[in-house]
Amino acid sequence: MKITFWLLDVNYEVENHEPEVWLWGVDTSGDRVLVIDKSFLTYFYAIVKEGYSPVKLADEITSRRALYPFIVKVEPVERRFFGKPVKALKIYCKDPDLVAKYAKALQKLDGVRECLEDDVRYSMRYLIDNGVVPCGWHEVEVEEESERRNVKVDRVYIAKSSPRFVEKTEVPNLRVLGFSMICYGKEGAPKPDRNPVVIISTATNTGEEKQFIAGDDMNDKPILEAFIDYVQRFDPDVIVGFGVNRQDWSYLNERCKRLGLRLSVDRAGTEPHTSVYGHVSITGRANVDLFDYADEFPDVKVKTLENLADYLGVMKIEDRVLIEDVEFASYWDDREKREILKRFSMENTRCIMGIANAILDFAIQLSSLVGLPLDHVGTAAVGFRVEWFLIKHAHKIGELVPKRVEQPYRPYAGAIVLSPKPGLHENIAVLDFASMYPNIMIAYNLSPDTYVAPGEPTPPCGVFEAPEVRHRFRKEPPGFYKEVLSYLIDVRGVIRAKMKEYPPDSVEYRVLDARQKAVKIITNASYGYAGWIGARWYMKPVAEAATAWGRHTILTAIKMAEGEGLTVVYGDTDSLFIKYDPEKVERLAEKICEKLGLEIKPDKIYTRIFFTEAKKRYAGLLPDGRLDIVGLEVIRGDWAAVAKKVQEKVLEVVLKEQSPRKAARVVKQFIQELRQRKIPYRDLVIWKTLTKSIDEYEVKAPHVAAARMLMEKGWKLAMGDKVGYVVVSGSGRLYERVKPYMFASYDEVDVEYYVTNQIVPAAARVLECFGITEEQLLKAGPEEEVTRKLTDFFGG
DNA sequence: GCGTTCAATGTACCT
DNA sequence: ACAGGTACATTGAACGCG
Repeated sequence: MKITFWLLDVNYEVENHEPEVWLWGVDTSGDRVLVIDKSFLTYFYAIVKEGYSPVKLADEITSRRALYPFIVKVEPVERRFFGKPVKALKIYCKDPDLVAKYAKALQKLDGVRECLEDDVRYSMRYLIDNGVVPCGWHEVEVEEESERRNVKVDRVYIAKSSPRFVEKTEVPNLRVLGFSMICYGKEGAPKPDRNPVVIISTATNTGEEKQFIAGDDMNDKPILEAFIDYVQRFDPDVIVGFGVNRQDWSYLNERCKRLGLRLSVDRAGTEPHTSVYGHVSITGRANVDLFDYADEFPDVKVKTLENLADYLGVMKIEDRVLIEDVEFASYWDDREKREILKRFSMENTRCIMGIANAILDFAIQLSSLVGLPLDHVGTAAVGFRVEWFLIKHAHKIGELVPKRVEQPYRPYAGAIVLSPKPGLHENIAVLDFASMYPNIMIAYNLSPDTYVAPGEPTPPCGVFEAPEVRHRFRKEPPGFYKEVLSYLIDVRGVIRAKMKEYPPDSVEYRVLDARQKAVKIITNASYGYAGWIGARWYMKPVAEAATAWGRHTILTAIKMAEGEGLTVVYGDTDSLFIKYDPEKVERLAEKICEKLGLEIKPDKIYTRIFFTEAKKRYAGLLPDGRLDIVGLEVIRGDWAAVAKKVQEKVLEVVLKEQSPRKAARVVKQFIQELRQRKIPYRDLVIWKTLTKSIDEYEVKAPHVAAARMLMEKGWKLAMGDKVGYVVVSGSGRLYERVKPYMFASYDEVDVEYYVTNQIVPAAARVLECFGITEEQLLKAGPEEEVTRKLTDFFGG
């Protein structure tokens, strides 16, 4: 019989050297199925050295059967490696777990240049070779399994054919379960060996909400049991949480171990286990940590659940009562406040469900595009997402996958940034090259496999030679990157055209939009990938040639603009800011496209724009009255909110009312309010990331001092964590006067620091262009003088 | 001994 | 653990003064 199923998760089992691939999915009737494929024979490659006979080498390996008992076949094949034809042996191995070992041994054999692809996991090998796509539909010939397997699905099948991918946009109705938990710990971060889980809140996409709450004795065994039981009864396909890969799952695992429970929440009777890229795998389900997608929202500076939910419109922060981790214990201990804590926990899970609703489509599309299972794809860094997409394509064209080798870091020149003309400008059009680097890579066939090294003869097809750096690339045939990028750009166009056929609020539109976003991300990351020393297909000349052509492109465009009599006031990498003249700008765009073969088009028009003397920092007023603020403190996450708010207001007044003097008055008013401590405390918190582990720091930085204080109190902090601190009164260096924000009170705050080192610099950054100095901002304004006189008089 | 200067360190941004 | 280009705050050692 034949079934069609959507692939949710994949794992493999090896017993007595017999491997099985387990494909977990949902079929067209909505049944949960497990398809077991026992037929896939894995392999790796050995590249044969020049001058050696592949056949002889193959025979030699076969004759040593005793040494490699699970090698079942050795096949001489023709492949490409970095575009160059190579002779290789395809060595089939019955037991996937022995591949790495055999490859290592055969590497030493005389005549073997290098073993390749032994580092591709069996399950990934299976997906790639069979064209099986995670989060995609497949047809497969199966037989129902008679033997009772201890798995939690409606049907178990044995595959009688390889699954065949079927193009279908729709996503089956998945059961989604979200959860979050509260642990009780009196000091610092709770530890699973001492501190119980007191609340677990769950919610499902069928609208069911549940809480598992410990009693006064805080015995969490019953609630953990009830939670596990509930997960099994609801039987979710997707489990979502926030920060679960790093925290919740390991905490639950250890807690259960301690209490003599099995955390069996999967479909195969195993426990959650950490796997590739640090994701926690729950067999048969997709465990999705929404925290892993927080990087997709760069506007959210501090990646907390409540900030993300607020940003995505799931739950506004002002509608919430937020409870800090430090306060959990005291809230629990107080009968009345415990109710607030319960609500807080439930709201967290609601936020998780809301965020999941906003992100899951994208995660699913990303998974099917790059070919990594849904639970891995989020934890895989951008470089690895690109790489898996490339590996899929490499297999199709017979290009062998290079080993990841340690490369020395060699910097190279990047893009051009023009110095802006400071001050205010009216009517400025921004021209942008569309996907500049990907299109340059396509136009000049930049690719690891088309590179012609110095000393190599020019091929008959001719070469493209990059300006300045003189790297050469064959014009023909189309390189690896060119093919991949052309496909991505085309497919995005197709998706965007298809989107127009659906109303924006339809499911189809949402899915297509998620897909085009996924495609865009992979496209835009490909240049960076090419120049990343960690990339399997790293090749500096490729990246270096791309930027060289980029510089040539923008410089040519600038010259042409000036030739048209247009004034360029700023530009960065692939954009030109031009004094707007509709006809001339239109003509210019056409001429540039014609001359360079790269599309450039007007992106937006600012009715007014403000530049400081610095590059990469400006603010523009759009025709609809909105402000675009770029690079300035307003959009930086490491400035106190009070300074950001003041600067934003200043920019608004300057751009809309063109009144720097009024802006200065606003600044003074803010300063006054701050001195009276009328500004909310949270607006004084400064957030900074720990970019390394704490003892690697060479200088004493404020946020590191704050981090140390947190750690002394039992907090766990790691690289990448954000530390929020305030500056308090006292003497000495700044780093001696900071406290984690939750340890300080408003009275301790050094208000003058915020005046002189936050508000005034942020405001002066803008106002100094109009002749208003820091001193003037600090000088008491007329209004304030009045207040002071009154205060003096009344002795306040 | 003390204030000033400046390179180094560190973070976060832009495209 | 995608790239290079850029701004800016703070530290801490060197420097200059007397």
